[in-house]
Amino acid sequence: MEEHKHVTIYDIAEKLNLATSTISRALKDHHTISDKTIKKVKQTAKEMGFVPNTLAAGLRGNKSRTIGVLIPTITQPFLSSLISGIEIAAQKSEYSVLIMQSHDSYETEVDLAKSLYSNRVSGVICSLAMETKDTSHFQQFSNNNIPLVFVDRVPRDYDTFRVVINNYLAGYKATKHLIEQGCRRIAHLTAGSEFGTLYNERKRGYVDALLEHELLVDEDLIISLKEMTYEDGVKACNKLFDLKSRPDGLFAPGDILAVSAVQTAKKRGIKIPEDFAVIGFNNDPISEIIEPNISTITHPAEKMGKAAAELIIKNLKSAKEEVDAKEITFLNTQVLIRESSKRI
Amino acid sequence: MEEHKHVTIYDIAEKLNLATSTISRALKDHHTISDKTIKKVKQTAKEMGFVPNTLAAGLRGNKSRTIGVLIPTITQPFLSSLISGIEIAAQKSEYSVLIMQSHDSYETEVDLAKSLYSNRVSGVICSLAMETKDTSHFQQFSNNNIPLVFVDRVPRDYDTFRVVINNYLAGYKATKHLIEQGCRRIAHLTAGSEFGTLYNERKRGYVDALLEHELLVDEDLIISLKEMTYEDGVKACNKLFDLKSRPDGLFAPGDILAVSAVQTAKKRGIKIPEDFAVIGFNNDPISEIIEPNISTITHPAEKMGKAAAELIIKNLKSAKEEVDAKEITFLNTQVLIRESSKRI
DNA sequence: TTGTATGCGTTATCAG
DNA sequence: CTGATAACGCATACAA
Repeated sequence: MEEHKHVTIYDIAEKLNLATSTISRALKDHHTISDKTIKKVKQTAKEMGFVPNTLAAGLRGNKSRTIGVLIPTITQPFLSSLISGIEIAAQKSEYSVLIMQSHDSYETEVDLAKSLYSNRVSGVICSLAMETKDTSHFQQFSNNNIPLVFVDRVPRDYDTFRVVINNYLAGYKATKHLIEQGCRRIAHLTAGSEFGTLYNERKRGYVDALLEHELLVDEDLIISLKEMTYEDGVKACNKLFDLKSRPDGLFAPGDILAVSAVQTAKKRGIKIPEDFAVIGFNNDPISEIIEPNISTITHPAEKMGKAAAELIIKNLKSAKEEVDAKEITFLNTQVLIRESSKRI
Repeated sequence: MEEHKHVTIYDIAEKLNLATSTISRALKDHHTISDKTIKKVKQTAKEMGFVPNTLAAGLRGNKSRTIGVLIPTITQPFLSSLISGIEIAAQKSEYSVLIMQSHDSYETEVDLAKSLYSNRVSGVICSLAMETKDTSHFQQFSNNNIPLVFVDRVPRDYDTFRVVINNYLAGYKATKHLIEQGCRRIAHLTAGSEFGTLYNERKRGYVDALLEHELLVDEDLIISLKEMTYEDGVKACNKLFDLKSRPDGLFAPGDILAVSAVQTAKKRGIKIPEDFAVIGFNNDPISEIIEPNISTITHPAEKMGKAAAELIIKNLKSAKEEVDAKEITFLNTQVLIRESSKRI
């Protein structure tokens, strides 16, 4: 129990017989302050154990040097990598990161958006909840010039920043890869509302790859899931394997689903990749551990996080009347070929 | 581009011809305000789109309703679950969560601690960086009555809250389980500085279980790792398997290490669990996917997060002159027996 | 180069 | 039950 009162610039000013404004400026290397004073101020600040109060600074300047992150959940490998990227970029520029989980609930997302606004975050990075079909709760940011970046699960129409991969192309590439390996009846799992674009785009790529190779698009082979969970994946795969005319390949838009497919197939004695080739999505750690290890689409999660954070920080710096056309950042995906789909 | 200025209680006061203090109180259902006024105020607040400014409130009251979380990294399953638990508990009590990653660097941890303090967080939850051997950078919290909870990787001596599992007992139980399965030469991987207690405790449990069953504690079978990574695990296991007198079991204090052991063994044609039984730690998702799936110690990560957050929130409420003896919360672990160690 | 004065939005204290 | 006012710590416009 030492000092119990916070040291303020006022305390420093008193000790040095200077004005608080001088202290404030000196601490930020303002050019109108003499080097000598700057040095002296910083020195005593350290001696007195001064730590700036960001709340006060934030209130004054109406910005908090904080980036708000609103995502479904942080326990998915993809999303925790995303956050990690955000945090690294933020830390570099001395921003803090406020994290909130919507748990895929629309209502929670609305509440949390308000809470972020309440915290006067400098910018917001969001990946939408599955349930979300309306984005009016983000208008409060747009209306107040708070940069807003949607990542991964982005809304169909909203004029703001986006950091995404080309899901269409990724779906196309994944499917094409299976075709090249000799698959002719390729199944696909999909999910989500029609509002988000993510899974729709992957499916569109899948369909186009089939068409381009003059393969039948069989609706029986396309199953729409409620949730992207292991359990739902198992159910769907069992349905697929029960089909009279079984698929010989699967493009799963997530590695957990690919894992469920591989395990379900193994349980039924279906050989992978000979009888059934599988490709997943995301390159989750699990995909390279399971046997056979799973081909996948690499998803640059951490890079996306960094890009999103940098977009906000950059935008905050220039803070001018920005143009209305918002940047869309596409990051690259790649087909990572592993055992589960390597037939040739 | 609608309204560009934030609505404040002052705006509401003006519109309603009331004092700002009345508005402030009405908004928080203060008992000295008439129900009629409360209703009216809340109504117009909503109409005008009022959102409280937590920075101002925080500055005024010198607390921000924010919990600071300082951990090595968020991408480990255990830690992302921990954060998830923290966030859920915080959300319930309308706290926000500020996340920072030390990346196991002492220096970064020191900087970030200052940054949390600068943000005037209401409380701090920390799991120490591997490098950390000194905790004086946490004194700023203790000195200012900011509740501080160490989780999982806790310092040896620091009189503050802790949320931990009984690592000694868990190590003991894991080892005992292997002994009961017939193992006689059980290897162990360990790690970390002597400063933290976590791995030391697990090792202590391991040693005691051996002694209790009159088994030799063979230093050749205990390997200390620099990092708890897959690669280091593989190296260590190869060393173990090269031993003249090979181990017949392994207690790995982390599932990634157990995975590396299983895979290294398989590559060498060593049968699991017959020739080599393995038990891991944490119950990471991967442990139940890999084949053979891996026995492990369940680590209640999310519960620990919740407990830590609740400890802070509870403590903040009572905010009296608290006793100096700080609570230690132990959460339960269990041996989860799967294929990798089931011999009988 | 430094100082003075004021306000950011809220809440607590003290009056009425 | 409600109002006036000060204060939280900092940063800026304006003065000197």
